[in-house]
Amino acid sequence: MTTKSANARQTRQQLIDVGADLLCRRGYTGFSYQDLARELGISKPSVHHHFAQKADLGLALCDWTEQWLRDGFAHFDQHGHNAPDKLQRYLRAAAKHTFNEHKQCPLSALHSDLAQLPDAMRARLSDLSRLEVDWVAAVFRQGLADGELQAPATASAQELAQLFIFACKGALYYARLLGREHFEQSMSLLLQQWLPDAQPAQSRTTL
Amino acid sequence: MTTKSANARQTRQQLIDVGADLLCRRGYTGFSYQDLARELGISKPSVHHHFAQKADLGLALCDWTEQWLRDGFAHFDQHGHNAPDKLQRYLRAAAKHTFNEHKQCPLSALHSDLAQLPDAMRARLSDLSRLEVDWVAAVFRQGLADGELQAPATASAQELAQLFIFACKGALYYARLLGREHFEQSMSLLLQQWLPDAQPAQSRTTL
DNA sequence: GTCTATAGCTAGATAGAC
DNA sequence: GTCTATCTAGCTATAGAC
Repeated sequence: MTTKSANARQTRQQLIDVGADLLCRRGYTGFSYQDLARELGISKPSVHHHFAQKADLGLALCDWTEQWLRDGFAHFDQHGHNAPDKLQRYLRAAAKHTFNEHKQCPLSALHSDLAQLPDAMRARLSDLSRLEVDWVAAVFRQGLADGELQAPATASAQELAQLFIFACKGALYYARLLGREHFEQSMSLLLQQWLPDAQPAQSRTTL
Repeated sequence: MTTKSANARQTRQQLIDVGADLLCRRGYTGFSYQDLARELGISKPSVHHHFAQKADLGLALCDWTEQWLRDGFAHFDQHGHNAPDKLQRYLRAAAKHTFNEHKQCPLSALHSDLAQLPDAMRARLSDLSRLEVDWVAAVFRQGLADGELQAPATASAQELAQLFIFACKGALYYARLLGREHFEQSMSLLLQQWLPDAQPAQSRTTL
């Protein structure tokens, strides 16, 4: 790092930032070094200077994704009043990303291209998926302990977290075509059952 | 149709069959006319003779997918004893497809490549997604009416069906990396709550 | 660190012979 | 209906000058 000039670091960082945006919009196989070069106003070989192989950029994008996840989780932890509020903030952020900005989350984008990813990236994506599950599981653990969430005694926080994430990601995939309301209906229905003191006659929770 | 020879129909059908297999294994952008030609032992232009543009083959694969869905649903309807059994058969088929045959369902494969699909295919995929939701919704409607399934009165059969499908598809995406047991745990947990006469001390339903 | 030039490959697609 | 040959365009990647 200390051997690299400020310019190099800046260009490298710009490549990662633009690459992350393209990853979320078009997927890993959906953008090329040509796209990056055009976006930054440099040539293709200059991109190769910073990331010799596309897989090198891919791994850097995995690092970027890890930081993106950690930043998001820290934000939800800081601003969320309790476990249900944290989950709702997670869902609102996902909806904004998908329907307002027309992007996939980087994890879903990478999962979509799974068959074409080099092994190193697959291993990294596996770790990132676990990282996401772990944060949601911690929220469930806290919520169950505090009585803000309720669930069958046979269900672990990790199992609840996985169901929550899988439903969210699947709903985002389908709702891109079926419409935002299908995402919101499904996730409200799922969350509803985990909220204590459910009033049957009441209208459902809004995200 | 009557103007085409038996050979032409056969080759065309073989292209669709091989194309469907490749679609499920590598996605729509993940296979080429070269792959199809190699698989059938013919040349690339011969493939173009049957499907001038790749989008033409893509639409034929959407037709194939519709039939694949209808056949599957008919099978589950015929052999399933009741609503929960039909849903479990659906899940078992999905698990077999994913973990034994290492394929995605054609719908998930198409959703993965959504950004690169021509408009006509997107419209078709939208219809196919609704077709899938409609069948699962019908199963829920039947199950709720027969008392084989239970759910909050505020939840419609369609909403339940969508949550079921979205969770299933998301779980399949993640479980390819995290392991089959994560799919089975999540879907058992989801189904469990919709089964009446839940015995809290009992071990969970197996798929 | 960036460039021009180019390699080698693959993609989707077409012309025209048989 | 299938072929050989070819086109244009895109891709990842490299050589080597400045």
